[in-house]
Amino acid sequence: MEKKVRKRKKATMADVAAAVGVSKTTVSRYLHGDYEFMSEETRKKIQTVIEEFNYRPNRAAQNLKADRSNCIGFTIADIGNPFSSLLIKGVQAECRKRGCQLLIADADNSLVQEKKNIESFFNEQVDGVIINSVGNNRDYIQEISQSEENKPIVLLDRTYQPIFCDSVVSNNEAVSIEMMQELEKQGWEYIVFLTESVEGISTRATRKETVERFLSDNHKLDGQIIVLGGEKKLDIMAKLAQIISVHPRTCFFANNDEVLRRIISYLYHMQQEIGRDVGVCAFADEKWAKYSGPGITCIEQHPFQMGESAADLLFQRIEKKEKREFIYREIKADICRYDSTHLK
Amino acid sequence: MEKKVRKRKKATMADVAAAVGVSKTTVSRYLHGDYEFMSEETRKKIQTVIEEFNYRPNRAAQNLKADRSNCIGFTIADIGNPFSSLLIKGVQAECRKRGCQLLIADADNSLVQEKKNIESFFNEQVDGVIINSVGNNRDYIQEISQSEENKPIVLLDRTYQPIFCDSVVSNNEAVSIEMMQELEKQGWEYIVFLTESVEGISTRATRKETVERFLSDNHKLDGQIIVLGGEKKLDIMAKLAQIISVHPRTCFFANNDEVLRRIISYLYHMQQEIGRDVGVCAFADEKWAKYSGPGITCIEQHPFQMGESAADLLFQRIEKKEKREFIYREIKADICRYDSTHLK
DNA sequence: CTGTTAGCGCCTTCAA
DNA sequence: TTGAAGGCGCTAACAG
Repeated sequence: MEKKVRKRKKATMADVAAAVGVSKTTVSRYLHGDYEFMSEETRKKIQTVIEEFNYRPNRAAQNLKADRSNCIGFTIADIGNPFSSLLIKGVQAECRKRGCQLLIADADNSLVQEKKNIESFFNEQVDGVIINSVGNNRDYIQEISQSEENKPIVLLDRTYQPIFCDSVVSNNEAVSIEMMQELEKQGWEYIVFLTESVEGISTRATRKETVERFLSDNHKLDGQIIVLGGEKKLDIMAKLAQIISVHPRTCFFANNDEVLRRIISYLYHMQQEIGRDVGVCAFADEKWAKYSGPGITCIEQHPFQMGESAADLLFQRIEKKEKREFIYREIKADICRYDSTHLK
Repeated sequence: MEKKVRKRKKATMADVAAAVGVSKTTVSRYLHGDYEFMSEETRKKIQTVIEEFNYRPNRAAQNLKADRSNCIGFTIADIGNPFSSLLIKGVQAECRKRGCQLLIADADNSLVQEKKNIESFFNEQVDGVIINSVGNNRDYIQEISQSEENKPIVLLDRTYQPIFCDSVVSNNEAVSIEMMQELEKQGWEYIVFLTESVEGISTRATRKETVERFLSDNHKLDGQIIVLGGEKKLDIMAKLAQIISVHPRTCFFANNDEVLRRIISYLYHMQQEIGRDVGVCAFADEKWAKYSGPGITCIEQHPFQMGESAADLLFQRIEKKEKREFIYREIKADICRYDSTHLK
């Protein structure tokens, strides 16, 4: 009698089979849509009982058999960022198509945490991992990409060269050049490219280097790079003021949203009017940029599409076992023009 | 001979046991730290072999036995939002403490998607679910919270009254009142509270109603509520301009970040200087608000802490099976003062 | 058209 | 201090 009371557990496949008066195999086939050789009657009965019991197959058991978890892991450098959110949405869209679950872990810009995230994904036997790296983690990632039962890995947005696994990024170099050309055409004469440390972070480094190269190759357009560190707000403002006073037609170019916000704030307090006294443009989220001041010209990447693309590559690797070359995929970014770079 | 080539599979517990020359039981005990009755020698050997094989216990198998997935699900109304990101960080912090994985699904502000998310979590046999609801989903959530093998559910930030499961929210009412009192003390005379539709969304509705009540109870402070819908930008600006012209010392109060951005943009184009001509304050992210214009006074909630708290409640339910009253926990929000409400 | 059966990798009771 | 064995829920090959 104690047997009977077994803690109101979930219905199992055996329960369903018993209730229908059929074997587990048949129920299993039903679940997988193998109706071909099944009597209409059996099918309906099974359907009824499943609903009645609110039966759901046990994933753990399925996974155990299949030797696959139907889960992928996604570690994100810093989730508190509209860009990252959209990466997630993209990855998730692709996961839903495949009926795969998504394990997400934020690395909080910490290298140590990123490693822990990845480690924990593998402990969880995910089928693959997407990495939006915090940077400077090349060696570790390369090592696991080879040792770890060759579970597939895809790098997203931030990559490591030369590539050792599939990677999806924006066309940072091309679009940076395009932006610079456009600024030149608009009549700006001095470009100040502002960025946080680019050390070990591919996206930032690529953009910075591209701008640097452009400035040194181009005799009409002059400018400089400023790498923001822990300086005092007032010191930076003084520096910017000095630049503006020497160079008329200065346009500031921010390497990301965060830097853009700071520039806007500095200029506000310096009482410089954007779009008239100075220009501003940025790698930034368009939805946000268009509401700022006169509207800030920005380079809008396509994080959603990047996420989808990365997940797609990952699933290809998971499914087809044949080895193929690593894919390096660039997603085109777009320039969204607003008044902040419209020189009057 | 074909047996031997079995696809380079992962090492299993049996492999480890065989290599050490011991039984699976012993290895299992080792994994669980049951060293008490184990010879030092055996322990070391096992340790060596595990490292050598890079062995990791198979989660699916463990879960199958334990009848628990060590996963919780978290569905988020809209992940593209700094507030949501911090909720995630909080939930995740708590998950890490417990060695539990986090399944995240974005609902993209869609009621249908939210239901799918939850459904899919249960298919995955998560141990519990945290819901940051898109709103208007009371009936569905209440139903599953009772039917679904009484797997615990916690509502986060947005809740439904009367409560039918644990809930964690900000002290929206109290802090709204505090903000209003402060605006009054600062000398503002007319308050315009701007919000998107509050229909079915507890947080927004609570704040709106609180402000409304405050305005009608208070004879010194006057004001109005504006619910933003699909109006034209120019129409809204005209309306705001009209209000400002009639009421000196008007302060705008935005119900969230998004609304705040719009207000700032409108005022910019209306050439109204924030902090002098008009006041602005908002329920918004402080990191962002302080960079806007003169710095925007904002009500900073504590999403990280809220996330932690929600996860904590969930784990309590998962672990202790005893039923207890549902907990409704309010996390205090803080007012961060900047120049936008400093009347000169 | 349907059932039997032998595991998947791990945990746990019982026995030694 | 260690091992043997049954079973968690499901799948798939094989046998009717």
